[in-house]
Amino acid sequence: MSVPPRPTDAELAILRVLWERGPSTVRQVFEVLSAERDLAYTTVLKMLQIMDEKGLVVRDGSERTHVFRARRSRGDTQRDLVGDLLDKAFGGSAKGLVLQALAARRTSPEDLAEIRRLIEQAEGGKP
Amino acid sequence: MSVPPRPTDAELAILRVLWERGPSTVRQVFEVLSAERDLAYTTVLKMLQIMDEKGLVVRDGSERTHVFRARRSRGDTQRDLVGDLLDKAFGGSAKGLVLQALAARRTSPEDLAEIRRLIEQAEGGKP
DNA sequence: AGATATCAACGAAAATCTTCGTAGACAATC
DNA sequence: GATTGTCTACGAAGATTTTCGTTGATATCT
Repeated sequence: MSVPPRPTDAELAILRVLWERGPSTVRQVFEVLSAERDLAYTTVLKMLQIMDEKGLVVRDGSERTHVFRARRSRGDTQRDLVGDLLDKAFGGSAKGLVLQALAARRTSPEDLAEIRRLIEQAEGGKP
Repeated sequence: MSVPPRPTDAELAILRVLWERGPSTVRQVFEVLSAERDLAYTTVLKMLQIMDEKGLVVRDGSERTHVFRARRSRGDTQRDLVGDLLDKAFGGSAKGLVLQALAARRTSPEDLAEIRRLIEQAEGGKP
């Protein structure tokens, strides 16, 4: 289980909470998610059990109330997800994906400038 | 059914064939996909029937051998998928997604330059 | 015409994903 | 110590996705 599987949509919602809050209990995750949509405490619990088996989260069971944390960083997971989408829908072309990303959301001039700087840096990086 | 649902992974594989080949029969799609992985003819057929019900493809049944085509363009679908990923894993930040896209695949200098040109064009567009 | 091949339709199995109710362990409170 | 509350574990239902075998219709070949 060196590399865990790609998280599903519901799993991603839980990982989002763990990334933002840091290591959390079932109840803490439940509090955040139940504020957004309607779901039961045991749903989050079961989800975290499954994610533990899959290796998506790490469980600290030293206390009675277990604490879970994301096994992979948000950045690493994002990279996997993008790579997956790149293969499945863009024929591996990062150019196409960037184009559609800019088309999907109106990006602020500040962000555009920052993205441009990133690209320039990648270009001049180490050829 | 103005806007069809987001295609699943298997559906996306079929759409990829339809986008590349243009309108195709079940057998033509099957030929392409069975070269990549092991699957049965009727799997593709059933898939296309479901995708027809979902509105992902359009069926021409005027001949005995039906012809299917993608209902939405590759670009439109790509935009939806990217928008979806943007919301679910990037908090809507196109900047983060672009960064990870470049990290996920080594992008050629030519493509980098082209992406930079696209950004510059978006920046200088209409301020 | 009869045998063979190709096709769409259908049902259903297998796999995966998502959800929650119930039960038992343990802690806190009265 | 009995009641009440919180926790994990478990099982299972419901939904969705993915797969394929079987059937009957239609075309093609000999």
